[in-house]
Amino acid sequence: MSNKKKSDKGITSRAEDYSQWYNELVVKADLAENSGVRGSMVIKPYGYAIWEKMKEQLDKMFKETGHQNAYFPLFIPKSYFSKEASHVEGFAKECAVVTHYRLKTAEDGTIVVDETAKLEEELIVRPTSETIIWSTYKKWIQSYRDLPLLINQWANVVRWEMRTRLFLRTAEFLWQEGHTAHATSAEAIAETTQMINIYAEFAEKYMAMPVIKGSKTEKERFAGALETFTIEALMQDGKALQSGTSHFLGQNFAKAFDVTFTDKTGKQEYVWASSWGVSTRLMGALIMAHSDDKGLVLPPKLAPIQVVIVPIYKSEEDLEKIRELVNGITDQLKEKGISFKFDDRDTHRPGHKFAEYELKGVPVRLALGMRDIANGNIELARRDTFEKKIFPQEGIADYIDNLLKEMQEAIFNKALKFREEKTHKVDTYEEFKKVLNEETGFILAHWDGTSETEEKIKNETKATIRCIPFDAPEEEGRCMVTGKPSNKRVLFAKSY
RNA sequence: CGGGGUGUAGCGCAGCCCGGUUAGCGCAUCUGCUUUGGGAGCAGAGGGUCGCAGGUUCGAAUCCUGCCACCCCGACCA
Repeated sequence: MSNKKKSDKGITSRAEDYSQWYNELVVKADLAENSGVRGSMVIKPYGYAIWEKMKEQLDKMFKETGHQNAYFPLFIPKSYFSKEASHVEGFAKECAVVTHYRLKTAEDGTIVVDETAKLEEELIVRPTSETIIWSTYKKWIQSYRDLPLLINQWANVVRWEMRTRLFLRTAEFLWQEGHTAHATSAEAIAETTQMINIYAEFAEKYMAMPVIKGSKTEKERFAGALETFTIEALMQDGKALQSGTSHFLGQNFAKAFDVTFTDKTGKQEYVWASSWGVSTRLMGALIMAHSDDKGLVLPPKLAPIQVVIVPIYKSEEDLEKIRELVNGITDQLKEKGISFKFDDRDTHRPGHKFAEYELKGVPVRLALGMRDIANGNIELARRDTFEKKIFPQEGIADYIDNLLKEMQEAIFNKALKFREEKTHKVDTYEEFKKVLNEETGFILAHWDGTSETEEKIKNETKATIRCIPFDAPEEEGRCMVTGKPSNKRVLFAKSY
């Protein structure tokens, strides 16, 4: 009976069913919902507000490192798409294709495709924009003076995935994709490295989510890349989530699209390239990294509302007195650049509002009633720890300002502690399997460096090599499967 | 694409096996009164092409045939 009541008002607990917990949380916290189109979601205002905060910060970081935004078309002619062989192979199986450009009304009154309006050449809805961008860059780049070319675009892309999940994998998703061109290999690699560092900084400082930076193995590399760098985060169910990637493309795309430049010595050379991206999948990462059975837990830096104020009153006169006091407090919050909401709706009672803002992950909640007014106090509750305290109204804005910073750190530290507890070093394959089944999480183990072994491990355990961490210490060891020598440990996990 | 399942009010479901009043229930919505320091109570009201198209029948949400859509589990993926 109590369970039934719980499912009406609250959400399924993580222990009960992690995946259901996630789905219910996304819907009930008003972040997104499924649409009438398979695998495509509607991002609701509250969810979009979080995405906008992420976007705003990332955009700032890109611009600070010399990048500019531009916009390239949604449709890509099929012919462009087939120039870089390994790239096509990677995406061909999941492309939406436009074949006609007109509809008509059939005799029975239904709307049908007008077969006479067939396109000469089919258009591909972009699954990523390398091809259309590189065919444009060919026109933009002639001399070393045109380099480096540092461009980013914010866009939507479509990948016809078999199985989809809100934010984590949708058929259409929002992202940014950076595409840069350089005169030398070293510069392109430096760019690729710089961008993965920016992603890591964003993840850790803004999303409060610790990540491990590293290189992908050949098997897990982006289609058409020579090197893929990644940031990997650990979710609360012990699975890894690839949260951002940066690719060194070598001269593959330059050669495929014939993009050359004249260098200082007058020689014709192909340019060197990088591409990098993060998507609305970061929303999924943010949700799964911190949230609890009561709902969302948002790091203050990304919370659309940082402080909510709930009045507790019996009469209009009471509410007026509260409102006056609240105005004084919100003026101070405004000065400090803290976002807030005064929820004076008369249609819901305080308890309802408390639960609602916990579900939505608002970091700080203030409650103010006649009792507090009489004593010059205010009640403050923090979302991450549920700690509730009574404070004097005097100086509350300063206190909140510090508290938000403290919470940002506390949320990161909690996630970091969790990751450390869930990271295991193992030396034998038996131990590896045991940890995967009983503990889950990240596993650091020796690997012989071959795709065969990697494949075998994946088939037998479903775990993959998430990355070869940049900071992995040199260490003599033997591959846990084949016993061949290895000089560092790589990071394994089951992943999303 | 293989295996399983579901389509009935805005949402979640019952009814179907065994055909028969006016198709129910919970949540939500609307109105009124009382409430307001942890998801309010009572009273009343509105809301349906029963996924679509055929068929069987005096009669179909229920039986039959075909189609469509969606969900879950696998192989692929940010």
